[in-house]
Amino acid sequence: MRKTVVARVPEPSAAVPPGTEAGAPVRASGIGPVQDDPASESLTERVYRELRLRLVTGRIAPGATLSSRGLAQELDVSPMPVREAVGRLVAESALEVHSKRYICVPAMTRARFQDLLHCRLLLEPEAARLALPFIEPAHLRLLVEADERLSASLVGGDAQKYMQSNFDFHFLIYGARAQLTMLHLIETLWLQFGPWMRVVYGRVGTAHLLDRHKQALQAIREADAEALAKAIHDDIAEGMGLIGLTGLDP
Amino acid sequence: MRKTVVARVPEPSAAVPPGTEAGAPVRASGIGPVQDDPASESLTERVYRELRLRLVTGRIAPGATLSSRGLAQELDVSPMPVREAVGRLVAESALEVHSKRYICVPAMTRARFQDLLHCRLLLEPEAARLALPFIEPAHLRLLVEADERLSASLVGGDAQKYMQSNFDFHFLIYGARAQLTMLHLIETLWLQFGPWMRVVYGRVGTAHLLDRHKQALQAIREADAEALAKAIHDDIAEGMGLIGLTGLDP
DNA sequence: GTCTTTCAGGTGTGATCGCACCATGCGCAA
DNA sequence: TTGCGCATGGTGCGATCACACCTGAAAGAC
Repeated sequence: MRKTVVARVPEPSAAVPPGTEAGAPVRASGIGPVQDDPASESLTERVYRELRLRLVTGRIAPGATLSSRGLAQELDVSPMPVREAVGRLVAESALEVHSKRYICVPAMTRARFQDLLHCRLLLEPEAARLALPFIEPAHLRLLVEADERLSASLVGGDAQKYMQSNFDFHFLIYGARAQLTMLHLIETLWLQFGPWMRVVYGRVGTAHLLDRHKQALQAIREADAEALAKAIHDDIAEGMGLIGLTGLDP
Repeated sequence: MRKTVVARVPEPSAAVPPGTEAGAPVRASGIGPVQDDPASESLTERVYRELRLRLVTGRIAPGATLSSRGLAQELDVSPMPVREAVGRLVAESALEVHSKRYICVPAMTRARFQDLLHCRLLLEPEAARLALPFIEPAHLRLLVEADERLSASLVGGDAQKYMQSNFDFHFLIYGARAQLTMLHLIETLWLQFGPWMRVVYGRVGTAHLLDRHKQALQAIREADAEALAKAIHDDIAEGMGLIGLTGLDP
């Protein structure tokens, strides 16, 4: 998911207003949207962020088919915000609408996968390299915590928590330096391979990824940009390699 | 005002029963790229592409404010497809909605500009390098034509044609190899700096960009990947430098 | 004349309705 | 029992209406 649009609205992350959320399901009775809480983001935005989260954490399986009305009911909004949110994700190649019939995750071809991998290897090590000087002790602490959550999720068998922790780990690094454009590009990539990343979890070799994270942490402590870039590079290459092993479509 | 279903089903005049129709387009089983018949793209798609074109060719000025209803009237569609298209562009950071009041091009800060430039320099030379082996004589011919159109537009004083030709030139190179993901990322970047690129036109130094294009063409003829990457790199750096010279917001 | 107030118009957002399309399945006929 | 045809339900897309909000300028008060 998107990391707090720093330069825009100072509005708090809105990550956890479940209380108000439950109280204000505008799901009105015929009459207007009411929308009395001006601080709240738009419904479209909320749905958009929720779907992004689900994609990045692999909660939307590649084969599954979605529908705007179905999602609307599930998220307790009208189909309208869902339609808009889905449209945005379609523009980002994160979803696809097939012949105006159903919504699903785009197929993964070998060529597309290589393309995706190439882009990641181009952007992410560089993003990490650039961000390194901006990683402060507080940041490092968060990184270690994310890494611990990741280890725990491997032991505990919580796939979704694993995905979330992995996402947190990477974007805590990249996001240390406020380079929104590059961050956004990388997020777009994660949106696309996220659903497929799920198969990595629990696979032989997943443990290796932990080593890469350890190497990254060590590189950060030593302020060694090259070592950090290499650790990220290897983490990506190995992780994506685990996906690539499973037979792709074509 | 507009009269309804224009773009929809022109007519089934050919009287082709659905059964025989299935003969031509092999309805791919299950999921696949498929690329539904381009004949009847949705209105949203049409508006989306039109707005993208306008952004990339600098036809939407940084300062200008847009409105859904205004665009709808201008493009002769209802506000609905415009709203969706704008939403997609907002997701790509190509447009912005200010406090639910008006739509405009996002402000360009120095940091954002540097970020954008950095991403371009990371992706585009590499995209060109990768595409080089796939550039065939027919492609090269198109490239030369685009370059000639670009020169002509400088003489003729047609800013929009200049922008379009420049876009064509770059994406003819990158697109020689079908790497859709990387292409999409680069397009996202162009969408963001496009409106600001306009100020480059006619500026002192614009002629230098022509030299870079000539160098690129020569590199392609000689199949020199490094030289091509360097030409693209320099072209970007100089072109963006021309933008950077003009006082940015902060 | 200047300042305050109000109101009208316009905006993005959300809800609801209608349409063309397609897949599935029930019912009728062979 | 087996096969075909039509009806029904569900889909995405587009249009239209309703609402909260904000801005601009005109109208009023001093």
